[in-house]
Amino acid sequence: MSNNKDVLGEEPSGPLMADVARLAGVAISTVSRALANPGRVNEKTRAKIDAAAKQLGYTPNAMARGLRVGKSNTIMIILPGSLYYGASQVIPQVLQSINKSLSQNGYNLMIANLDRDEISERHILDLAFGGTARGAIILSSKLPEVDGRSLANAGLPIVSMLLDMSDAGLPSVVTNDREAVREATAELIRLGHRRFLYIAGPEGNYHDVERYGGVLEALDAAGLPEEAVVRSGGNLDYQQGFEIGIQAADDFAALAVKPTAVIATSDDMAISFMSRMQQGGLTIPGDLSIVSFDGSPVCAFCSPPLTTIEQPVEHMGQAAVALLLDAIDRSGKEPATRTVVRSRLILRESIAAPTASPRKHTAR
Amino acid sequence: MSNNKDVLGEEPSGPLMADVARLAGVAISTVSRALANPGRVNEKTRAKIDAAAKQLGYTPNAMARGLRVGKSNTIMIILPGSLYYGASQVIPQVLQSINKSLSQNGYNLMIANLDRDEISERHILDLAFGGTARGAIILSSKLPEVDGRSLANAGLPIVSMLLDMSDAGLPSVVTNDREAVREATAELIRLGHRRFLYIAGPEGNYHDVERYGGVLEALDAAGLPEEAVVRSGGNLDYQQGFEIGIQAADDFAALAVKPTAVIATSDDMAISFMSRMQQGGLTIPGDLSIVSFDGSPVCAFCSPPLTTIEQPVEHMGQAAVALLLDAIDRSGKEPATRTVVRSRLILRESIAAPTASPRKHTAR
DNA sequence: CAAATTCTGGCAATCGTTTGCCATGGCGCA
DNA sequence: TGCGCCATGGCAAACGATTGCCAGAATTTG
Repeated sequence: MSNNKDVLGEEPSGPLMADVARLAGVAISTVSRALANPGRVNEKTRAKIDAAAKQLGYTPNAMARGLRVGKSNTIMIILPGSLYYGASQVIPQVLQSINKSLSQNGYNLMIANLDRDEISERHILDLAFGGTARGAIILSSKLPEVDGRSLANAGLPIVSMLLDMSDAGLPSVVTNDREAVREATAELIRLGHRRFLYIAGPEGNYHDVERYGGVLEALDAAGLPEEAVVRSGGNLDYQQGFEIGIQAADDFAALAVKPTAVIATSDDMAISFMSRMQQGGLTIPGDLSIVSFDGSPVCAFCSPPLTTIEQPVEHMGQAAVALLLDAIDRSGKEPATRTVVRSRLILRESIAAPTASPRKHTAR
Repeated sequence: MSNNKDVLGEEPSGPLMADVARLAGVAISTVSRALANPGRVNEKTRAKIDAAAKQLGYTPNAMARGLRVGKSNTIMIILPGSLYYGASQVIPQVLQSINKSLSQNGYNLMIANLDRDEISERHILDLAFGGTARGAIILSSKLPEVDGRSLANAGLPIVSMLLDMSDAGLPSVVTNDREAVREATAELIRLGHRRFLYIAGPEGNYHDVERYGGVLEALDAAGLPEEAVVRSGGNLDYQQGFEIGIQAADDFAALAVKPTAVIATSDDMAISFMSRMQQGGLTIPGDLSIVSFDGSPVCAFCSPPLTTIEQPVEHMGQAAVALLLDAIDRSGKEPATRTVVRSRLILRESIAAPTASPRKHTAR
């Protein structure tokens, strides 16, 4: 009698395990075992139970199970609000990929936006300490922390993605930004470019440090001085990529001696920058070569199609889930690992040899 | 003694309500009432309890509460996999907006991808029937249904978004697609255009029916025959917008008498189509005007900047959440409502009067 | 054929919170 | 000062599943 209270608007709440047991003519505990651990129950009994469950349309109550076993099967992904915008599909792809991997392993994905207010931090901490979340994937450099509670002490496995936080003790999944930018820059140098404009993300941001570092390494390897590259931007978030590109266009216009190649650290920046340059009469790649970052699908359809560094988001999502589930399974404190997923330079028509200064032999 | 079992690797599981009660010197039930329903408890006692809770870093266990009260505070959003791609930020914006509204009301957001396989349908049904989800926002035209369980019978409030499913009994939040397209088309007619190419989404899709309907209405209102518009596409999903645009470019090339204006039903289509047209030597908007759909931020930085119909996603998300919470609160069966959020035509330089056939007086 | 061993199924406690019901204490009013 | 009522706090029973422990059944071996 699961619904002996259907007198008034009481929620019917569906069939219970007890109903299945009664219909199958066995004890509740047998049903539980048959459903969770089929090996420990007679095959014929199990079949009978399965049939009864299907007939009743029985679905186990997740909260009751969770309460009893002391675990949930919900993973939360912590996304800073600043990630949403522009032309790249990184966030949707991350979500899609992570959710797919989690589903296959019987987990659910919960979204937790981390804004700059205490409310959202508290919300996330409640999820963590209240037993709702079993683990977290975080795309922010800041761990929520308020009133003495910190996500770091919640006892949850946490994996960082996009940002390397292995120093802070978090297993991290990142791309080889530095190397990718180094190679892209080297390619520009090989084409004959000697003066560069670098359009930066927020100053001090992990990605920006890595990417700019890659540029400098390439210059160094080619024997070019650090002064060969001019920085623009640094004051705005990646979220405002289009703005950054526009400001960079102004910066470019103000330069006495013009660079012949541009390295933009997001596709948004490249797109708005290129738009302004073309409005100003410049030809891409004739007058100016452009390389950018993110691998947004739309880059293939810009005029000219943009050379960009692809983020292998799908792989990253899978890797992050693998790391997290691993940490959940054997919850012994293992050392923080860093998984590097290789990004790929997609060569398109936005780069070419500079025309003004014809190709020279590489310096020494 | 919440942690009398800390002998081995047993999870500490944090302070319990009993610990708070002991520290505050009151009964457990008092703590519960103080936290949930502050009015029913002496102010001094409440303060003492609050202090004790804060001191211990107490967080109520969500699953225990959920089990007891028979409700969760998780809402799931059902996203067809086909929504992820292209240049538009509709999905991330929807998620951001919905999550924000839900958070403010004490709810959490869970992602549920609905692919074309039984696994994902079953997953969603388990969430619904297993008591994990309290309500659902669905962006798919198909309600998950398998083994006799259907989302429609799960007893959950459901709200449809983007698609009008009020016929199926679901409160729906949609934009005034038809009207918006009608106005955009009327604007093109006003500029002097008389022959149109319409680039379609999947045949029979709600959006496509509405949008094409809008075109026909505008033609009719201007006394133009239905033959004034040529359809392209219809066989691919919106997900493959770029592909559709490319095919449309081929279709355009094959036309004996060329349209002077193009109505694309997504920005992706417009972008790839325009790219091909320009490669073929056409000038936009000189030879061809283009209007598209979605209001992707990147449209502002295309060459030329694209005229597009903005989707007021933020408002839609808020409206969907409002509808859903309303349905949860007074769970009496109210009639399915349809909330229409107005979209806005963003005029940019991709449209102009046709040059080949100079502006004529409107027919009749 | 008897005894030992393995396997299957049932009982009941438990997870942490909420809440109906009752007892008690305080306060006001006459 | 005494009586009655209201507000406050405590007890214990749920919510729906899992699981350790034990009894009984089934199977095999000597």
